[in-house]
Amino acid sequence: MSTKASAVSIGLSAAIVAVEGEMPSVLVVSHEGTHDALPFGPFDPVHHRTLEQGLRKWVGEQTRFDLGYTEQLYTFGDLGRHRSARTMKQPGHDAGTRVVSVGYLALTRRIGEAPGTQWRGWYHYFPWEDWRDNRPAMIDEVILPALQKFVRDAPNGDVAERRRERVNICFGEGWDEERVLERYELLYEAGLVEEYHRDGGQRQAPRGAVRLGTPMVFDHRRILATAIARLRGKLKYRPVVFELMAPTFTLLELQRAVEALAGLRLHKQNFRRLVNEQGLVEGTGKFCTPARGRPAELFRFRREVLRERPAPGVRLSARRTRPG
Amino acid sequence: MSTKASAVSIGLSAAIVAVEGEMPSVLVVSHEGTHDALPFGPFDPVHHRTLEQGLRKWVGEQTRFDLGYTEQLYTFGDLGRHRSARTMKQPGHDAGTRVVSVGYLALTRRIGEAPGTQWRGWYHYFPWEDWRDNRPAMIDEVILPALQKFVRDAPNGDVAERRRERVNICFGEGWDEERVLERYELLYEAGLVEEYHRDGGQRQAPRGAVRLGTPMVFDHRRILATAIARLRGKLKYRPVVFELMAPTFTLLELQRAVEALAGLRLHKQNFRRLVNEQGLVEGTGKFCTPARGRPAELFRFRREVLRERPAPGVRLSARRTRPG
DNA sequence: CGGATAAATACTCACTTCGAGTATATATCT
DNA sequence: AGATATATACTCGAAGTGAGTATTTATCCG
Repeated sequence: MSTKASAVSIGLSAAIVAVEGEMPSVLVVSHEGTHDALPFGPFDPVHHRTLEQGLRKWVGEQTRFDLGYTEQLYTFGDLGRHRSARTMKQPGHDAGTRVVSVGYLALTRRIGEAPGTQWRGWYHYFPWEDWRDNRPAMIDEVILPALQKFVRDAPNGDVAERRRERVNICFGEGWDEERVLERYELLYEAGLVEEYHRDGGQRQAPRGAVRLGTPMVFDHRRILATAIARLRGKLKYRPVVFELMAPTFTLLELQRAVEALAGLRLHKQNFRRLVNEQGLVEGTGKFCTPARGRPAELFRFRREVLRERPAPGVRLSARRTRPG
Repeated sequence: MSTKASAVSIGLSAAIVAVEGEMPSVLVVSHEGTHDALPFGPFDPVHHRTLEQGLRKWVGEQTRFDLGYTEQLYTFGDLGRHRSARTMKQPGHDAGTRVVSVGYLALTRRIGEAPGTQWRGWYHYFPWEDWRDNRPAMIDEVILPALQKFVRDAPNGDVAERRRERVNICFGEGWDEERVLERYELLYEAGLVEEYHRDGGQRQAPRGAVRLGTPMVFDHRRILATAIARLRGKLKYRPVVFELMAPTFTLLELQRAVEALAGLRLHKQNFRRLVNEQGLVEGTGKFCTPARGRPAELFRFRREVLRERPAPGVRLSARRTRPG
């Protein structure tokens, strides 16, 4: 029982999400000569009373952002998944110290960039997650063939069977938009994202290797995958979209935001019915002046619903057919 | 940016849950002269590759348990919520080190006790959470009056209003069985659980103070509250109950297990319909021999549903009226 | 000005799910 | 044999959901 607690340090990272138009974006810190990173920093047990407070402080310093809604996602401590392509100086983290990282999701509607940070559409990192136009072609053209090879390369039939099942759940019949993390982890294990090779100690992925999406530093893409998964789930049972909307908005704007986050197209009429009947919004009597069609009424979020009990979200009734 | 990462250590705790008959239980370690604790230990960055692996190792040593289903719950790092009534020796944690604890939920059907551990019904710690017989009398007799005082004692009207709202959401009209953590936190802040006074540095709660439920060491009751909340939520959309059931069971046994966990009574006929139509179980053709009425068929979990895609759970259609 | 076009908004309809209950079957106990 | 207890089957109405059609109100373009 004499386990001397060796050097551990706690990293706090935040996936700060906003929606601009139809693009869900995440705030990234671009360090010179290395990949994108989420805003992060070490937890300082002397100055921070809680983990979340530590996070807010760090983020405030790095991005001049005041976080609004935040939510803890997950704590990762895997050995070997916290390396960088080049040695990246992480303030307060000595080399050799084991880093355990606590990921957070934050939602904001403020769209400003501090120096050194930038908003980037999250589908850069997960291009296979955007099904708004269509099932992304890369799934059939690149991902499934590569995963089938992954299944074939299994050391034995048992492993192959389990791999086949995972492939089927992640990319097979019936798309579950919430399984973002599961899909990323599968692609990671199959060696289809750059982080896999980097964590394995190679400077560069093998020639001709599939490298899906834009990589990130450390395990930040994993954290982002967790964030997207959580947000897509939460949309349905809590009114969180409104954290991302301007004070007033048209119902189509609201729908576009939900679609952007969920990566799906929704049935317009049913979406309106839902949002109305659940009392999530109320009309302002004002109207927008669109370029083309009939002006849409501007709505606002009914804050009271937060007080009413179960506090529903927007159920996503996806559209299976073409617009009608 | 020269934040020297000071001493942090990571504690891993597990709420290991089983159901015996109609009692949901949690495995606790009883230390002499102090309160119950969840099995826990420090994360050792040298020997543990992942957090979960560290947990399994610790739990194995302390309880001789092989964890099956496990799930990470939350990471708490609040200053001052990691004290004990008496100074409790925590292996590997030097006094003065800041402890960040990562809580886990584990489900098991094995009912054996290692020396120094014991199964204890979780409603000992949360007596207000068991609504199976009735709305617990203590809510109206003790909790609400005390919380109303908490509202009255607010420093100003704004705080009072927010407190009133929380009280209403937690204990007001319409019981949401998932808000276990929210309720515990409210009771904590209102000073109605012993941990509040202990964390405040008092050896003993003031004379005549309300002390609801059985206290636990450190923040373990908070972790347990998180575990119950998560499990109650997950029941509804993932087939997790079956992790707690024997290989075969009657539908009533299954229902009793769900009721025990959810703290609610369910409508029997609808429960059967649901579980059947969702294909969660299949009959074995064998029957049990009850003391009283007609023998019930023994069912088994259809493991295939884990492979079928969305993998549903048991929706809880509560019974609002008396049995019929 | 007047039809094409685009979007907002309203309404319909069949189908499923869900809560609540009645009805019937098969045991044991006395 | 009847009381009692439990299992299991079936019914019915209310609400929710998916998919569409219909109508209204704007602009654009000739």
